[in-house]
Amino acid sequence: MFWIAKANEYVGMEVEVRGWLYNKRSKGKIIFLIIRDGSGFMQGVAVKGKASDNVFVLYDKLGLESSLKVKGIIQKDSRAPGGYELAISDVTTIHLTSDYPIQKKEHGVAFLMEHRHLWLRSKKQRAILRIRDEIERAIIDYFHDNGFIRIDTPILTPTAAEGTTTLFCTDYFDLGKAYLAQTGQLYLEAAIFSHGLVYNFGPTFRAEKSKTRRHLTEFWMIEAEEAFYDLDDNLELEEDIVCYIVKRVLENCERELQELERDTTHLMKVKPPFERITYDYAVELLANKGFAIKWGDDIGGDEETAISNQFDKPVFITDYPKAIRPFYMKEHPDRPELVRCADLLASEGYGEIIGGSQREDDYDKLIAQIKRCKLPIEPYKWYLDLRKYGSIPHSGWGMGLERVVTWICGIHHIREAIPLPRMMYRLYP
RNA sequence: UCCGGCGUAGCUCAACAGGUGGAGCGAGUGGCUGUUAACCACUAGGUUGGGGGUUCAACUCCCUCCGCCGGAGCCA
Repeated sequence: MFWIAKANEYVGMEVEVRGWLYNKRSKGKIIFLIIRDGSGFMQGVAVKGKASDNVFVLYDKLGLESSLKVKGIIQKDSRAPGGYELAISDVTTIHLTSDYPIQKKEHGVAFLMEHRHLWLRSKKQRAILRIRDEIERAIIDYFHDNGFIRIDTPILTPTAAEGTTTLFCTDYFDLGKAYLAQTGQLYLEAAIFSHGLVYNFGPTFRAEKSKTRRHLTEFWMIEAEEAFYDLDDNLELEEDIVCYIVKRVLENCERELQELERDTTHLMKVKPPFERITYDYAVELLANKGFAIKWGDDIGGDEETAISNQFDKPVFITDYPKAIRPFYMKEHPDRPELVRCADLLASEGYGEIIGGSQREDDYDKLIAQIKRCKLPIEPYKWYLDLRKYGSIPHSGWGMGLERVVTWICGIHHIREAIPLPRMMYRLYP
């Protein structure tokens, strides 16, 4: 079967291109049809007298996105986008279309989101989702090349794993309520006692009423959990995988990055080591820049942007106050008011892409933490067992796939980083 | 959820100290042998988001509902 992506192997040969009409132009006795077949785009040229007259009769009826079979000979031609074009001999229709809603011009966000199922066909969206695919493959390759085992954690869960964010709720037979998972972390922690190094990769749900360019209610998260890793080991791993992902995209998605007009200067600098600054220092830095932040406050979106703009690579912020972090993070050995955690901020002001920490491995301290966060002990009994039977130091982190895609693609809003986004005000299409 | 903004032709927008609406693109018709969101000419297309109010008169002002956009908090 012929695919446009392999056109270079068919120069001089007659082929049948099957695809959709992306655009068309006519000069009267010469017409141009731009066909896309999923693998790529190709310009077909029909000249009066050479191509079948049928093509010229059909031309007027061909609405954009009509599906077609186009016969012709592949030719090298510098005037054609892509370098190859099709000298058309004949065209047959599979399905005629009229009034395709999306035009080759600017549209508003609301209109495009309403037509997301069709918008996916456009060049830019296609490039983004191809880069997303490369990122997903890079992640899976990285873990398997480095001794990690994939552990698929449940999506229906009995309680809030972190107890902090709002969850989507559903009825669960006679057992009461079930919640859509906001993280698989606690389950991954159980798995390290069996496999040492583990990861998961799946959809995550947060019923937060967030309305920003960085939030989705359904997003894909990669989480890793590592036995015997302290925070420094954890950061080295995060740094390494982020660099690997960026390298893979730069190597394999040159065309897509070009389509997005992505300036890759910053991406090419994404190599270890990343700068590590403490929360203490970050607060000081922000205060000096005029932000109204004091020690103990969380670092907001604008503040993250300000910090990441200080560095030309992603940057870690470590050791946050215990009071503003979840219960499972390990207390700092020298300063009990802090926990051994770190967020990774992407460069170019894209904000947090990874959150991680060393985990509290002391049974009594963990219980104290659960109580401090005013969470019930009962649902965490199984989790506490992990500190009773061969407890070890360990660490882990979670990376938001769409945030990484948004950053690497250099796009403005996270909604374009996932095929069909789910947001506070959007459940359709 | 809170704060701010916007709903006018299929799409993107214009018109407004209140005097019954225009353009580009798209669509239709005709023309053109190398176009790159082609171009040129002509044609059609609107109870100005819904409801209520003020007024001689409302796209324009007020109230309300709906939809969407941007931002905040929360987080990946």
